[in-house]
Amino acid sequence: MPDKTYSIGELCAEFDVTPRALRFYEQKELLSPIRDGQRRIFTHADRARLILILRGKRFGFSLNEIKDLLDLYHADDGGVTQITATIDAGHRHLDELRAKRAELDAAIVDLEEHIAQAQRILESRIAASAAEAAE
Amino acid sequence: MPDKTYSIGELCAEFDVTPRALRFYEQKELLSPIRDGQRRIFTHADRARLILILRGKRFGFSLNEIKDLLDLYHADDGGVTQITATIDAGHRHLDELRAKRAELDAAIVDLEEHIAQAQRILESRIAASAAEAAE
DNA sequence: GATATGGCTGACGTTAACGTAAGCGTCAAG
DNA sequence: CTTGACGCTTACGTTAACGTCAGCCATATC
Repeated sequence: MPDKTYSIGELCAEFDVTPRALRFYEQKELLSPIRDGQRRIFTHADRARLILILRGKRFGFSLNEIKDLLDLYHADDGGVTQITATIDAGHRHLDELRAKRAELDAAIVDLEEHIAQAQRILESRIAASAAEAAE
Repeated sequence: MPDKTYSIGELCAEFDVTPRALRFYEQKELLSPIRDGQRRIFTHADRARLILILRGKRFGFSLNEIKDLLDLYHADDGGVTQITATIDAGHRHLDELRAKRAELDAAIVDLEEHIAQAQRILESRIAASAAEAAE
């Protein structure tokens, strides 16, 4: 079933978000589910966009920034200049992500070193306690 | 000069933040500069903490979360149980950072693929235009 | 001694990203 | 047929993270 659709409740359960959040994303034009009367029907494409939205949020992007990024993910139609611009924007965002990864790596190394040092301090403390107990 | 200090203005200029932000961080106990009368004097330690704060922000952590992390970076005193707890918390945060890196890698691959596909589409468009012009 | 520079303390304003509550429709189950 | 479960809209409330403004030192400079 390649054309499965989702109710708002299904998506909420799957990704642990509230209906309010999804409606909010729609209002901000990050999602555009079709309608069955009043009810929202989310397609596969909507689901994919939601995944990107949540991923973006986890990396500290604002919804406005994410909106721009989303356009970058579906603007494969349009003319040559349009596509070229999309590719350029894609490269810029890619650079940003790579820079973020570099900084993340640095943060991880930092923390590892700090833990290692705390470990050493801990061991010397334990040794001191043992010596004291041996008196 | 290992004991250089900084005025609020200096730190603001260096890290492109406003005085208001630094005072806000102090109020939330993320920074604790000493005083010269009314004026704040930031030490090297404060500067280091600020770097961690800004780094945390770039990765989408809230100031409250960052506050906990900061404690993790200076709690090398205290008793054995205290240090052990700090090390545990450090490992938990480390896991979190590593998971974030994995997701970031995935996001980068995703985007690379998308750009590559857009590139292919672009080339086929260009080929089509060339064929049209050759009629 | 006026003024410019840099910093200070309240205190109210603002923006983003939802939360929450009120009131209503609808369809299936009891 | 009414009672849930699910969804809808409208609209006001809330929290985080500052922005902005008013009014007030202190010091250095003209």
